[in-house]
Amino acid sequence: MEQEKEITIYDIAKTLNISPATVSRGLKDHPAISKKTKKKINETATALGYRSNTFASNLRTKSTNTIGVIVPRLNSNFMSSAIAGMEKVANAAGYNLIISQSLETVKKEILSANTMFHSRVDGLMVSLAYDTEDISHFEVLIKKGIPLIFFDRVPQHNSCTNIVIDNYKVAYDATKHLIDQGCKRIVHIAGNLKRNVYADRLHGYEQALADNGITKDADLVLISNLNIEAGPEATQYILNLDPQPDGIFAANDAVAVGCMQALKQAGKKIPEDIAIIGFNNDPLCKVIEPNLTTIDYPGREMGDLAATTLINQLTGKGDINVSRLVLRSELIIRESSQKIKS
Amino acid sequence: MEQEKEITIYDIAKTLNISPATVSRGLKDHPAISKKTKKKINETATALGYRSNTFASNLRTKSTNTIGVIVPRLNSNFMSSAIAGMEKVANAAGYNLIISQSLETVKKEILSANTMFHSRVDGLMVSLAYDTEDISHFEVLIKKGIPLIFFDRVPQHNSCTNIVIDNYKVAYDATKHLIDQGCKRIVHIAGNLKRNVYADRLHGYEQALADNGITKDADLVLISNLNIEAGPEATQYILNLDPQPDGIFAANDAVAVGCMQALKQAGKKIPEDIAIIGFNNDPLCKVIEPNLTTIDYPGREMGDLAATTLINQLTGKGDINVSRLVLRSELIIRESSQKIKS
DNA sequence: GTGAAAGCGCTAACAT
DNA sequence: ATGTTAGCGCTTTCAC
Repeated sequence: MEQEKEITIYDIAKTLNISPATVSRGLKDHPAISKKTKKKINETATALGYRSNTFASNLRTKSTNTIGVIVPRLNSNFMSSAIAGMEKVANAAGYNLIISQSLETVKKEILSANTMFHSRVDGLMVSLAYDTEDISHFEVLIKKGIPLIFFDRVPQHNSCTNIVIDNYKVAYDATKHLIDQGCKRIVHIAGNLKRNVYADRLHGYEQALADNGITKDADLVLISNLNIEAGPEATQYILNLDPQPDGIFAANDAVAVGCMQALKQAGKKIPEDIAIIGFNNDPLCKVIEPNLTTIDYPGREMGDLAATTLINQLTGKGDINVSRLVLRSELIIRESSQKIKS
Repeated sequence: MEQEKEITIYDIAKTLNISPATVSRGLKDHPAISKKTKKKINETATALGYRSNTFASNLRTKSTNTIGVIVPRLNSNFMSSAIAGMEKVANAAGYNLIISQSLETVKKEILSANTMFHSRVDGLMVSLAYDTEDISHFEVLIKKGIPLIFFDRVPQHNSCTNIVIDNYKVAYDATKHLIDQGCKRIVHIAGNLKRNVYADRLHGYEQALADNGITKDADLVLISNLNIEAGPEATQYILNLDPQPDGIFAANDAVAVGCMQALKQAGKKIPEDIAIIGFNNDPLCKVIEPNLTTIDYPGREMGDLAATTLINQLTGKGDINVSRLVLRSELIIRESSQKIKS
């Protein structure tokens, strides 16, 4: 089981009595090499068990064909779909992916950014951690001219391409839907407002209330870490409100589900006593009873688009001036919000 | 925004009037370099904006400090926990992770294995795709002496380290629990029996039946792809059985949940009419009603252990002869299986 | 259409 | 404790 010596282009060159340069060209399908020579080269390459040495090549060409990805967590349906989309596009274009989880902390995000920098990724796709305030840790990459794309959770002000959905609009639609169902006191469970996604969802909620003559009540907005475990706590807060609210719009499905469980345990009927809407269209929505109304969030498409855009920037193709791409997404109405049976 | 010239150890050497070798050593915290010189080196390195060139280093040392991971999918609680565990251990030891999803097909798994090979990973951790039959695509890596570790879904016969739980035993326990609850006709929803995890679970189920005087009935075992979408189909099959079964042991939580939904829709009471047990302890279990009895599957620990073992093999430390590691796991009893209230 | 040769940035054996 | 030197495997300019 001892590892045999690595085969290099020199070995191929020697067996064929040609120069290493020709081998290098032949392997890369260089036009100036004759078909016959190319064929011979490829044959002996496989015969000898040659594998290209990426490092030598990278060292020469100064490009790595590697794309970095930094995400808060992998274990959501949205994220793993997004990454599947990225992988497909990246692989098809001959790029590799290095994936890293920030586990929702800036600290780990900074470490990851540095690792990516030192790994000399050709480009980077990022969705921010829960508590990232400034994005100076990405400056080194930007300064070196490494294309950076933010998706989903994007920074407030930045010069990079952002790929998002219209959080404001769908939040508006969700809130409006609750109002249409007769809700008058609607709670919004928000995430950290430093994150665009949560800030925009809050604004959509507020605007929908305003447009429908419902006075804003600061007590009805609570900030949560949006875990399923945060549900009971949020519910406790909600149950202590007086008068009781009749609708909830949560900034993600996990906390919505956590709430529903706690509310049901407290004897509340959903949607009769209180209607509820989540966000993301996680598989959970169709398991909880009643099924949860939510916002469809197209993970795979977003990943696909992010990677495509990035690769276009790398290769200089396509619309490289686009600074913001907004994907379509929409409200999916299920039982948890339908007070009025249709 | 134009990228300035890359700083190399030669630039640092020149500014300090020392040799590049000293700089290289200083940066690596080599013991033979004086504290003072090291400090100077590190200072000018940051001042100049130096970043190490991994490729040059890899080219020299012939090691990449990169570990590959190939998994069926990322979007299960189990997998992303496992990967989080791996990342933590790997990063702490100075390794990077390249992660790839086989999306449950051998075809993609083969591609991924090749990519890993050409990326010259120092080691590889693999959980097999649903339909992988032989593992010859990993031979190239094995031949080159690249340590390979299988976890969770491991091949039947192989010379690599396997990290697993005792699927047989916990399946036995789960089935025994159903029997203790009074179940006489227990269905097992199995996965592809080429996968150790599903074959072992089936055997545990069968042995528990045998040990308790219940005659085996081939009609009660069905093979499923174990998606939540497979639940209704499996349920249809179950509802057509005569006499009706009174217990189900499913090889994962997703299909168990899918079944529960369909059973409830068909008017079956759980656990009164039919008790049910899943596998994995996915967060879903605590959302479905009644809460699903399942097997706890320690993802994070498994990832941690896999990475630790691999890195030990790479560095030559630790027990490198271990060929099989079995993690503790156990039955978690919830409402879905308790016919007898305790 | 093919070859010669230099050099990418780093490391490590050897020398001092 | 530090310096000299050769070379990892590949690409590419220039030459023929």
